[in-house]
Amino acid sequence: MPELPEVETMKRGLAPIVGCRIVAVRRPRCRLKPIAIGPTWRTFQRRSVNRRIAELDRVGKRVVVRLDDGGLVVFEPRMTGLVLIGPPPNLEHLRLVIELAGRTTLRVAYWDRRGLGSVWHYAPIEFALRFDESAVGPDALALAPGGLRSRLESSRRAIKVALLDQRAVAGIGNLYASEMLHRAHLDPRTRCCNLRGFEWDRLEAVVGEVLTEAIRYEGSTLGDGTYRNALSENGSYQNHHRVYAREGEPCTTCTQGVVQRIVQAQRATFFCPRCQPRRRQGPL
DNA sequence: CCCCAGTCCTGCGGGC
DNA sequence: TGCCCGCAGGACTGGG
Repeated sequence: MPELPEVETMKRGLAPIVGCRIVAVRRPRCRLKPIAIGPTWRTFQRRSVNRRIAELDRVGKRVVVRLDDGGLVVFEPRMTGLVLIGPPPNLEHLRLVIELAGRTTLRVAYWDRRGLGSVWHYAPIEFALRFDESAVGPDALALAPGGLRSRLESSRRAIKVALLDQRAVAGIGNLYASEMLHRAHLDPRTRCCNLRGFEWDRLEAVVGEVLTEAIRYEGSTLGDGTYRNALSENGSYQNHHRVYAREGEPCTTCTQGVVQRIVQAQRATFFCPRCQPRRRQGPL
């Protein structure tokens, strides 16, 4: 499930494609339902071919490829998408191939087992409208002090649910939300409006810590083995998870608590009741 | 505006 | 052995 650290790792691994020219784009034959490529396949083709890759970027959980004419190709991997210059896990789920010419011959492959992801070309104005600040909040790696608090403190939602809102802060997904709240010693069910100032400070500090550490380990490759970097190599941050997918295991931090699994907004949340005690509600 | 439930998609694992 | 069903959770939509 690519979140910010996984998408950032993908993007960094794609660095060799900068400066290359796109000579062809093709969709391999696939018996599966085709993924969304837009605005239409023909438009995508027409706008991409013969363009040179100028720069790589990331918007939240999306990889952005800036072309030399200002156009932007956006890869949105959702649950199981991979942007690769290495070999894909199989050919069955290979959805798009971008052939390149440059110093060396390269190709970018978009592979997606479940096919929830998409690849889209935007003209500059389309991109600006689609990803303006009302749609995508500040990047979770570049949060200003107080940035999280100012955007969420009036909300009545549980903090775990709010952290997944990409309009509030971009890049955090289900896995890292649980890990962050564990490190910040906050019960995931606490309403945002009940968090105190020092708790916001603690949370904002661990957001950067967890993401930076996860990037250092090249992201998390879970049991299903889906996530891989651009060269098709596994990440290793899963070996450093403290609560995610560890239901029933003793907490690695306090060794006394047992990791619990609950469901919030139809998504699994993991936490240690001892490290993240439920606080008395109400005004002080 | 705020927030929740439903939707998409495929592969896997549990139950019978 | 084979089938069915639930689950995984990105982003989006519709509705209360």
